Amino acid sequence: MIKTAEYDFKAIEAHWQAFWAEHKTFHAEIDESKKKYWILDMFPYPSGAGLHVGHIEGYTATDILGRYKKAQGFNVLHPMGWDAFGLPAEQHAIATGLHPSINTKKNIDNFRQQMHRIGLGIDWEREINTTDPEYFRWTQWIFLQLFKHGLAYVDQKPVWWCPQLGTVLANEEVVDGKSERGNYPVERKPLRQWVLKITAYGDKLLKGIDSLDWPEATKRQQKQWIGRSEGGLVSFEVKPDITLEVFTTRPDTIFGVSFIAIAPEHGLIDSIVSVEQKHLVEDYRKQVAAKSDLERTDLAKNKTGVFTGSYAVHPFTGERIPIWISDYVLMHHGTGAVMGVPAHDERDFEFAQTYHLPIKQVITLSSNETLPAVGEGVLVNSGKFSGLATLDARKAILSELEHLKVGKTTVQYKLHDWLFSRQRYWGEPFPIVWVEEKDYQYLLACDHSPFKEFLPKTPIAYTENGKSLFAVPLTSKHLPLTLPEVSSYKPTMGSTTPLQNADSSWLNVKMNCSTGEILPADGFVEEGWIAGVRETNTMPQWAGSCWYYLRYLSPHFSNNFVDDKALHYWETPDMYIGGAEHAVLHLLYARFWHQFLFDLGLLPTSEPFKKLFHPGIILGPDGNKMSKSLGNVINPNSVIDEYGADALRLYEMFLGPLEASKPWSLQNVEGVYRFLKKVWREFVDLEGEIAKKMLGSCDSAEFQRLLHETILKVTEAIENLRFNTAISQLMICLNGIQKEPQISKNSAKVFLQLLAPFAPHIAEELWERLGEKASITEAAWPNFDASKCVRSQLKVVVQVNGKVRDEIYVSANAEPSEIIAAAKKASKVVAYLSKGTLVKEIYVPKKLVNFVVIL
RNA sequence: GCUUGAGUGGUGAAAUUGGCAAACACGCUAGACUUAGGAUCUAGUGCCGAAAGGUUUAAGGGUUCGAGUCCCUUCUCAAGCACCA
Repeated sequence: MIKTAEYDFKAIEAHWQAFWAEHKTFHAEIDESKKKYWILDMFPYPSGAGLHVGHIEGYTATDILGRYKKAQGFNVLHPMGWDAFGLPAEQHAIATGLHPSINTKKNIDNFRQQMHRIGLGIDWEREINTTDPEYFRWTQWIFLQLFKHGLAYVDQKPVWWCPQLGTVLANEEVVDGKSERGNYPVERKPLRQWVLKITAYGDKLLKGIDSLDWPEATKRQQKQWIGRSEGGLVSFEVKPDITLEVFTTRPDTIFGVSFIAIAPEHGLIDSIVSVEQKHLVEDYRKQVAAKSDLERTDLAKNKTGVFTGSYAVHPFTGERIPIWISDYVLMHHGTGAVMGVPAHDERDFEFAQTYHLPIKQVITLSSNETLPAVGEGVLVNSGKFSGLATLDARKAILSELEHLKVGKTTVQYKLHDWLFSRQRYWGEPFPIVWVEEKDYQYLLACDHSPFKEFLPKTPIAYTENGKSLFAVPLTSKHLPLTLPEVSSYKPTMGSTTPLQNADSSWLNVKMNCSTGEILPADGFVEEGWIAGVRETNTMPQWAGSCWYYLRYLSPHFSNNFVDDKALHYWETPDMYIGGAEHAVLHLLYARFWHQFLFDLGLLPTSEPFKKLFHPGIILGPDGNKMSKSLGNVINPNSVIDEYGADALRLYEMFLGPLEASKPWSLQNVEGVYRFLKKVWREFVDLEGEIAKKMLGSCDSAEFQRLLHETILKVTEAIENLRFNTAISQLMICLNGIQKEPQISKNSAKVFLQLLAPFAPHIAEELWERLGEKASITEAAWPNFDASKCVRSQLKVVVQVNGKVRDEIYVSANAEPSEIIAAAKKASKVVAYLSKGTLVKEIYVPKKLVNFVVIL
């Protein structure tokens, strides 16, 4: 207790924050006697800027929910951790030469301290950190499981390379073909990359979405991202030994094909282009290659293309169909070739118009429709398929094509495999060593080698300078594979990853196939040992966040990534709150890993996040997104200093609906601060003692009704995450308290309990001053008693022709006929009734009477 | 361009299944208490009108006894997707 008559929020808040920490108030253990409630926040990246107002919005929301559920008797788990790998720490390291872990630790300490200062009820015993080797050993372990099961492979993929900066950049760091930092040109450079086969889970990821209690927009976004489309592959013969395969979702339009278009990168171009067209084709391909992705995908531009000089044969009509090259066809979708049906596809239509290609209508048009007609209809000019409805025709034509062995029903996904490696220092090292083929063969021949623990059925290999290298996975005993010290965190011009700057004793190793021992290579490899080079890419930041929620369940468990006992009790989060910007990144990746671990039998559920909620973005006071360049970033620390943490929490929750994006406006902090001061004044007298007013033995009936209405409304509002309306109801209740000469101590307690999730510090303080020994967090949530809310007198509104004209007060148990009779006598209504003819009476129980009168 | 949301006072916003629009706050106006007020309290505050009253949820239309809420058209804003064959 703080001995003061003033609302000294600084002293009060510091006191109760220390109390909660000391008593481990929010520490959760498995307790089979209680129902569990696991609340998950998207854990933050601990940036140097510290906690921003958006973090506080989400974390306050989960804190309110957690404190409320605890009062409801749930065993609440509300953990927190740090998604601490990432680029800013690395850039800081490059600039200062200090190891990124130093700055990371500093930032984490700051974040933790700030969370402490806003009074979050977090179980700090379970804090995790993705950069902690004891954490990322399991990230590496899960990667090895993926590797073992054939879901991790290597591929040559183009990445953004900036010669001036000497580094590879992420897509987000490239703006209009220039580096975001320094504005230097960047180029596409193919590099060997690790890729996770997320497409193998395309169907499962898609199907699982329907079972999720997520915002519809987010579900839609994931579905769209996965982009499943059913259709068929159709082979067109070009030459006796060459066929061109196209993918189409509209096989029913096949009689309308008037050209075939293939992507400029298509592999068959060289073998089909005619001698006369060769020059034009080459020029076109060069032109396209020089275009940026932005220019190529600009929808506003006209379609361009060039004829190859070759023709394909229509599988049904035998017609010769010209083959064109055009950059509106994308190599990475389907087969990189499409059948052009101008009459029934907008893009093909545009292309055909530009190059004067025939437009053959093969589907009837609905009235007032013009070409291109992309809707459904009935087939015409389609040989024996004419007369079929398009939906039926799709099946019929595909099965005929299959019968002719020139087609196949198939499913395409927009989803691509996940590029999983980064040319960075500050990430999880891959637990992989590359060896030559003969050494790999040697390992395979070695019985019971520990290195076979994660060895895949099909070897993962790539070829460099004519030499094939094979991936050998480390064993679980070698984990964690920690980051080596490097002389520089910056990649040199010659190499592409900072880890290539590591000492040779880390980079070059020899492995004992039978014992599993790994030592620095010394140039001399004895019998039983094989030599190799470590993988020098690191994993992307998403890796650690793919499974972090599971680690909270048993953060110090060393035998497995999660303790089955804890998993059995806590299962998956009951509520996940975090930003919508992760709709298709983190939320998709994490589902992939979770489903994979589920398929291995390691998890009891197939989906990680049953219920998801996105808080809206808090904008700057000018209505723009907060950003350094606009200078509209709000520092929450100054608000805490001036008004206190309770005021900041209330303010952010009172700002508007949680899911809405809303501008910050400091003026309104005054409103909630006044509310808190008013609470204080009602409870504490001028001498600093508890106000006599709050210690009565009974309440007025009117106040009892208000109090129970408040219990109901606050409870429902919290359940529905509508904290702004909960707070307004608390304000109404306080205004009611203010008008009462005295209220019962019990009611005073109830009010504090309802306030406690929102403004926990002041609630604890006043609770203690009321004479309570235990923390308010131990008190059971107040019960709503509907009988306290019944009124003996009801107000009924009287309308004439839908307009309110009067109101009457009637006994709560009056009959409808009595009420209607009373309504007819209402002074303002009489005039209308006498002027016209009453044709209808409507009575809405306990609410209103409406008379329909013809005047 | 497509998809999905959303548009309510000077401001942030409330409003069960269609049933008193603007709760709760901010701001503003007047008053009280004060040496003082950026403290506190009281009253008022959508718009027009002196009042009676009329009128009001982006605009227009419709359904209904009754529409912020349902349907149609248009406009504006936001988010996502963006040649995915």
